[in-house]
Amino acid sequence: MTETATAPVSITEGTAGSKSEQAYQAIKARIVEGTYTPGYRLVLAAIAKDLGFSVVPVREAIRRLEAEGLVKFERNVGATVAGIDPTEYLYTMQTLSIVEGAATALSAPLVGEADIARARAVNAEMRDCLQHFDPVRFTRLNQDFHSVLFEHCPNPHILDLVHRGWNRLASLRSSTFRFVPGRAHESVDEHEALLRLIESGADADTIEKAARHHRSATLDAYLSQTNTGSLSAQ
Amino acid sequence: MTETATAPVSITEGTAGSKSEQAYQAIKARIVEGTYTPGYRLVLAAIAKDLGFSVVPVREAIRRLEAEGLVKFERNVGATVAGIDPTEYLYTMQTLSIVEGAATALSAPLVGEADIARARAVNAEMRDCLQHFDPVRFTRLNQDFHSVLFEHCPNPHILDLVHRGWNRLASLRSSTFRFVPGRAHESVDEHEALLRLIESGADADTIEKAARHHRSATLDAYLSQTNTGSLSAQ
DNA sequence: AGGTACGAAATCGTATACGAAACATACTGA
DNA sequence: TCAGTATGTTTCGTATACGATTTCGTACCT
Repeated sequence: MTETATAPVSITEGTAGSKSEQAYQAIKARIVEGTYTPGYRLVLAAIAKDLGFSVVPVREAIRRLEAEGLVKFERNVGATVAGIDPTEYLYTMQTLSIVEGAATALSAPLVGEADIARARAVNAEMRDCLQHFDPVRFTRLNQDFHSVLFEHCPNPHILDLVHRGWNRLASLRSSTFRFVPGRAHESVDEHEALLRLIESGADADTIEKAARHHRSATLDAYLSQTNTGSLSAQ
Repeated sequence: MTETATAPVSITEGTAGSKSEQAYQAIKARIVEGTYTPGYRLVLAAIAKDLGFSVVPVREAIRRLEAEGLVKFERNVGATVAGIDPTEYLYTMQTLSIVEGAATALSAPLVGEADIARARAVNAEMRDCLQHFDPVRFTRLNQDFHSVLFEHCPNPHILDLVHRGWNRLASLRSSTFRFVPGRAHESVDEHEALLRLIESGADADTIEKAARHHRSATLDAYLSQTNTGSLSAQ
């Protein structure tokens, strides 16, 4: 469950194996793992030659990535890896706080004891991680933790939105907690609080608020660090 | 502002004029206006010939529509206009209730007196409409009303999600209130209440809840009519 | 009569090819 | 020297062509 997030539900299963799909996966992987850094120019012909097939599937793959916000595209000019403009980061995090909050709340009643235990284990690892702090590892564990909580969400649309949000952040996954190391400690505590809420069968609204604020608190920490202005009028 | 909702923000402006874009608009229009009914088979070659250009742009257009959920696609088989499975309707409405609620709340502080007046005018028309009830007209006015309230949302991502939601529902726009005519009356009243909240500068959370419940109430009305089971555990 | 195997038609997926737009550069004229 | 224009290169957009896959109808066997 550490792998690079699930594919959008909107794409039909049977699509696997098609070259478009392969191209999509390949390019996405390179963006996420950092081979293609933000601003990098994605030249169709080049990628096609590199991957070994023609430009048509590559083109389609890039359009899909565009729809997900991972690349920016300009007609007759080309595609570039979407940089993470601080503003973009802010928008994405805010959106994620909303949909992830909702997903977590909806999924809460379906989270069993086993899941809770698993989440708690992950959180323990995170607490360990606080000693010799490794932002990359910490951020990955953070995703694992939250995945357990929202993955049972019965509404596939919402779940898909959550996945997309995480994906967009993936490019700067490594850096999130590097910028706000102080936030890491609180984060672990809030995780435990969130688990308690779910265990005790708190009502959906309470859980939603908790999950949402947990995320927007991280956002605010980031903002006050880079003083870009705040959004949390909520 | 009665036109068929805005294009997703994710697509760059300059794309206009390209045949892909034209194809996209054309096909979408036909789906929304009902020329292509749910289940209709979208054959690439046929559409291409009909529109006057080759299959490549058409293909791309269809993939975009797939990403928006307007068509279903199966590899090596083809695309069909996405039917509105009651379950799908339910998922979409629930998602919309969440994102639209958030968008409305975020946009509230930016809604001026002129906007309020405009919204109130639309709502008055809706009230009029209650006499000799015309579901199609009523539902369109309903979209106009809500557009005024969420269109100022400063977060383009969220706004985009709202637009997508409305788009998916567009296919059965005409029928929404046909199924639950009784709901129309309450709806108008809730609109006025919502306006009062915004006018009085109520806090974001209150507005969000009101907007969300306004929508999920419509959903529930629909569900109790078709007894498909409820989702509003919130 | 029912079911299976085979074959033809329909449709999609991808490669290749060419025209069009955008960008960079060099050149001309003041 | 500098502005403005012309030219060349890069890269995209779309058309056409062909191979691959699925689907459906028909004939055959049991």
